[in-house]
Amino acid sequence: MERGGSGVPGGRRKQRVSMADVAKLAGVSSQTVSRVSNGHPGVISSTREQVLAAMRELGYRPNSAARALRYGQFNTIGVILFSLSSTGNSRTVEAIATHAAAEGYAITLIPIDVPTQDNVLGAFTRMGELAVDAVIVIMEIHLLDTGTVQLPPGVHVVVVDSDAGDRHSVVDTDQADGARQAVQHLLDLGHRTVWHVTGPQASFAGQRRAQAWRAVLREAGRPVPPALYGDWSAESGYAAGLVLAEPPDCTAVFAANDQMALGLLRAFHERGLSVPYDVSVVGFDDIPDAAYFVPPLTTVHQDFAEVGHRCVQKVLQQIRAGEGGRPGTDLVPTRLVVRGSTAAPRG
Amino acid sequence: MERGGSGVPGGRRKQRVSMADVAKLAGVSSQTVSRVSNGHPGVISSTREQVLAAMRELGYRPNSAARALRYGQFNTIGVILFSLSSTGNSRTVEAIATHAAAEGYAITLIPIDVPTQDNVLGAFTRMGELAVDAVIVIMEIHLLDTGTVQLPPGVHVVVVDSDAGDRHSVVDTDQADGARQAVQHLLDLGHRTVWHVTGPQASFAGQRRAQAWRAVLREAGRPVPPALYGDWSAESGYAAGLVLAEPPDCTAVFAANDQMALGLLRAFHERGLSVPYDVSVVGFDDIPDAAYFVPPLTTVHQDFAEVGHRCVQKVLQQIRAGEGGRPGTDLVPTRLVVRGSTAAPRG
DNA sequence: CGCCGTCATGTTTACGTAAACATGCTGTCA
DNA sequence: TGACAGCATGTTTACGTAAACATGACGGCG
Repeated sequence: MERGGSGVPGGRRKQRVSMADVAKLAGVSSQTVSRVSNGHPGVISSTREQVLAAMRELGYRPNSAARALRYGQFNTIGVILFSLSSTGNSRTVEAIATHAAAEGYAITLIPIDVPTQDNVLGAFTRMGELAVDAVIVIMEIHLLDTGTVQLPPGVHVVVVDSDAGDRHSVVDTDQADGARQAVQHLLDLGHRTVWHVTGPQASFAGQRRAQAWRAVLREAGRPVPPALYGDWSAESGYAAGLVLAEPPDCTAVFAANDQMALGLLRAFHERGLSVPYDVSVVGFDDIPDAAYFVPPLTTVHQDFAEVGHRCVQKVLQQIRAGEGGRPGTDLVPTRLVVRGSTAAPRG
Repeated sequence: MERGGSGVPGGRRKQRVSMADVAKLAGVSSQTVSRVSNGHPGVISSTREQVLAAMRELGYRPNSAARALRYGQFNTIGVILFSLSSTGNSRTVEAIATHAAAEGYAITLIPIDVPTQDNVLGAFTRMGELAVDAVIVIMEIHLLDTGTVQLPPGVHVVVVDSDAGDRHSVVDTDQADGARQAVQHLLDLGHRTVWHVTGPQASFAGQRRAQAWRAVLREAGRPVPPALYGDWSAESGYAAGLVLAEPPDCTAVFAANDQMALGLLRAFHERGLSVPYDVSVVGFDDIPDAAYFVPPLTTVHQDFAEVGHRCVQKVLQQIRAGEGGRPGTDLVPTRLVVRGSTAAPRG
């Protein structure tokens, strides 16, 4: 009854239980409460018990704003991203959150719903005011370069999915190597060449996969068919599939992600083309469902958990060293997972 | 050169730029800086310009810990969840983050990697110390009831995916109605009865879908086949599909989510059963890929964005009213999306 | 012409915590 | 036995911000 602060209309926001309250009840100074609260030595056990009892009775919980103010840090890492919808992003964020929690850090999410210059700029501006010790940016970094948008100076930062390794500390999966493995696998099976359904043109991940695809074909002296442009969605993969199902005969396709590969599978199925006997399909990501597509999808596995883990490691390193991140790119290996959607061409 | 604080080894963490620094440079008091910073009236424009210039020169950014301490709130909402891997959770979190950002609130993620009592307890304990004004819990709430685990008193909270509506403020999709629509659709097509692949037994969402399935069959006077137990994964759906492909003849299956439905599709395909002509399949969730399964999946659409939106609304309402949430359940409608995986039974 | 209201700006204080320093008591050793 | 080390605990202070209150100058009106 006495803690009716919340209901007072028009009144100031009533304080929650503070150290002083606990101290008064326990009959000690607030500094002793602080010592008990932080497990410092030098408090005799009888006193400690009194304090703990008082804490329990009042339901004391430390005020982290005051702590943060005192210590000059928040034990929080900010994560800026466009979307949680993609498998990759949500898995990466999950890994970041888990590893950060293990180190005593919380995660603050700063979503950017529409990737306009203004919104990105706004996010970074807010970022500076936000209660975070460091930032992990999961996005196409080139958006940062095209305008006045830039990371606030003096903020520890790690970037995912970008080629900004010359200016920032970057963690990414080895997209190029994964794409190479995918295309090489198809060539090794005996396909004359390999078609490609790309990701969005603004995406660096998509760009790198397409570059590697082109490079492998060139190195092998194979003809390079025109790329089909997708946007990561199954729908765009389906549309590409309808095109590829027509002559000139395509026997192998490398899709820049698994969802577009799914769209391809449906389009080929509708057109009466058998995968893998008429056309081989390789995806990218290895989403959990890929093994249960019809047929099970050969794809490039990305270890998002590891990406998240390394992001946290790097960012904590920066915080602890008190220095900005060394520019450079940290690549997590990718590997091809061969399933039922690829085979030697007919004939 | 003079701001070399970060590099001093062993030294105290150097302060960043504070209001006092800006005030000194601008030749005003820190209170005037505060007024400019917060856009208060009563600062003559020439003074304001001076202050703004000083802010720019020093790269001043407000310290949110001090702000939070002053105001007694953090403008942050905590989100406790088990996993971001499921479509539903990641979409809900994304919507929460977006709507919260629009209201000036940030989102702090508190993941629980393994749902043991200890970990849940730990999360809630940390919660109390965390810099949040309210909490949204996305998880199977019954884990909270089985032991000593409970939400810290005095914390504003909204729960998702739970039947705790008698004690907490709950937002959820209308699982029961969605399941009813799915089963009724299959009966309307002329199927004699409908089989069901469940979610994990610990899941309330799964339980409610199964209950509704049973209820519709009973009301229609149809035989209720034994449930097949799944765990949301495509793999478990595949295993169930292999069982269902054997006699006694099953002509219609309702899977408790789309991934398990995907597993069913593959199992039936492998066994030479045609979907929908031999067997009809309905899923639940309406993940973006579902429209591109082979065949396109009939499924129950859940509006996760709306769930996230309402969570934020409710939680802000609690914060602003300064009161605990009214217990009660807020249901977001679900709707059946009919695609190609359902048809009338043969014969 | 003088009083007072208005307005821009400065000063004081409190938010909750914890480091640094101060106090006072106990026991030990020269 | 007296000075001092060691230890439990208390007091002071600072972290950065902003509300509340104080100050002082200027102008309008009786």
